[in-house]
Parts: sequence; C-alpha cells; structure tokens
Amino acid sequence: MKYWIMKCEPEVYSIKDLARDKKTGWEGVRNYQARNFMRDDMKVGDLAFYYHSNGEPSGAAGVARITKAGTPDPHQFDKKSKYYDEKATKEKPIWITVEIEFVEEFPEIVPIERLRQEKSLAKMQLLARGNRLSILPVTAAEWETILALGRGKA
DNA sequence: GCCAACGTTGGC
DNA sequence: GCCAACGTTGGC
Repeated sequence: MKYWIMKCEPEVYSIKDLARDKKTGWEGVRNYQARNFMRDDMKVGDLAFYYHSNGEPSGAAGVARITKAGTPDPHQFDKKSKYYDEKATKEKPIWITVEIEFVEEFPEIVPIERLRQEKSLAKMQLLARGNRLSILPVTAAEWETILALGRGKA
C-alpha cells in the first residue's frame, strides 16, 4: 500500500466538504506527472493526506482513502467543460481520475510551517522549493510523522 | 494582491 | 528540438 498527498484549495472543496459527501471524484487533474501517479501507482485502499492549499493556513487537514483507481475523467469528453480535451477519445482517454472517501479530519490543520519544522520531513517533495504538483507520494515514515502531528500526539 | 517558480505552448 | 512567452500554482 502506498501513501499520498492530495492538494485542493479549501474554498473549492475542503475536508469538511468531503466529510459531508463521504466520497468524491478527483477530477480535473490536467498535469501529466499527477496523472501518471493516479494511473500507474495509486491503488484502491491507498491512503492520502487531504491537503489544503491556499488555505488559512495551508496544511494537512485530514485523511482520505482511494476507493476507485485509474478511470477516465469524463470531463475530457465534455465540450462544455473547462476540462474538455479535444485530443482525448473514449478509446484513448488522456486524463484519469480516482475516487476518494473521507476517513478522518484532524482536530486542527497541520500547517505547512509546522511540517517545515520537522527535520525528518525536510526531504519531503511537498516541501521542496517551487513544488506545484497536486498529487505527491509520501513515504511510510513521513506518513507516520504527519499523522501523529495531525492527531495531536507529537 | 504579489511574485517566484514551474509546466505548457507555439514560433522558428 | 530549442527557448521565449504565457498561464497557473501556491506561499506569503
């Protein structure tokens, strides 16, 4: 099983929205690296931190689980969608989506500033300079560290 | 709202 | 295939 970080702006869709909806499709990803993670490496049962970007504060807000992996993103075929891609066909879809379900919301968001204070997280891709990927892998050690912070046990 | 950093596009 | 211009991301 693998661990991930999935970023979303809370004003667009927050952890509370996910808690209310129970599950949601992770659609509209239009970045090849993020797509490749979803297509090739994400498996049903994998866990992900739900990360609020551009939030107040930005940081890890909770945990979600992958419930469906690597299905074509329907928006790429929809001419009315902002995610429409004229190069995509049903036979050869370009963009991929996964479905996630709510697992837990942290009592308090773990701010990115707090993550930067952890020496063991210094090499995390999330904290790398200029990182903009919306989906990132997390190591098991990083997972445990952040989970403890999120649950207030660190 | 600013701006640095990055991915993508398109002209050549 | 290079690279400048552009658009987007995301922390602050």
